[in-house]
Amino acid sequence: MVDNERQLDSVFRALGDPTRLRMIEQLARGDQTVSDLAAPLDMTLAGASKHVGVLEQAGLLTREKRGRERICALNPDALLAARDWVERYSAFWSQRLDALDQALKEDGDD
Amino acid sequence: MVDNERQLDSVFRALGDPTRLRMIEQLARGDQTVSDLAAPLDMTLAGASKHVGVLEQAGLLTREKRGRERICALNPDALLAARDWVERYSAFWSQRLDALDQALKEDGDD
DNA sequence: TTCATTATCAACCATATGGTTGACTATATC
DNA sequence: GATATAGTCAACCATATGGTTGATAATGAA
Repeated sequence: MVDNERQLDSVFRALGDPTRLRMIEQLARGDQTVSDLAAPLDMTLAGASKHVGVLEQAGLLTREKRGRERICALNPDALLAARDWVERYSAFWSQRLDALDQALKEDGDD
Repeated sequence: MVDNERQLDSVFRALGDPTRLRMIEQLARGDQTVSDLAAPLDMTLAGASKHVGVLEQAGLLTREKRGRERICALNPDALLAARDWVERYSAFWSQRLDALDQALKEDGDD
């Protein structure tokens, strides 16, 4: 839990590429081989494999061997960590509106 | 709404750096000048200013002139867009569990 | 065995990124 | 006016990143 912060930026960096974003979206529809993930992309298989490696490194997916294929599956943990962070800091807005509200009330009492 | 996808990876890329992640966290505690944001960092002001530029470009903050300072404020829109995406794809896990549940039930009826 | 398919790896290339320094603008203060 | 402060900009540098090609390994199919 403590080093959540440390891995967070690698998760965001992994998501910070349109190709990899597409891969995650495709994986949400079910497990895929590396070739499956590469198919819709205008890119060599080796290139796609490197992207899969980045996502795996960031903990966003797992890759396991089955015959001569590698089955990729989303790993929810990393995505959940990202969700928690974004959740917390996107909530700041309503928090600050609440604070403003409070301030106005107290100002009204003045 | 349509080009949400297109800007999403620039938001994630902007968040994919520990320095900028810290800046966002600091901004959640209130508006800050560029110098404020730079202060805790082991970096020149110019360097910090570039990071602020990246965050601004991604739509994560706004920068406006006040005297000789620039006041930085979080812009919730980009963060909310990121939240929506992460929300949707981190929900995949429970969705798939539901699907599995459904499949098992239907298999039982077989 | 032989050939095809799936995937990785290493080497390489062009460009992007994170950082610096130095010059500059604009505002504030003396 | 002179000087200090806040910030940006341009140029530069080292490294990271996204992509390629070619070789290789491992499995599947003939």
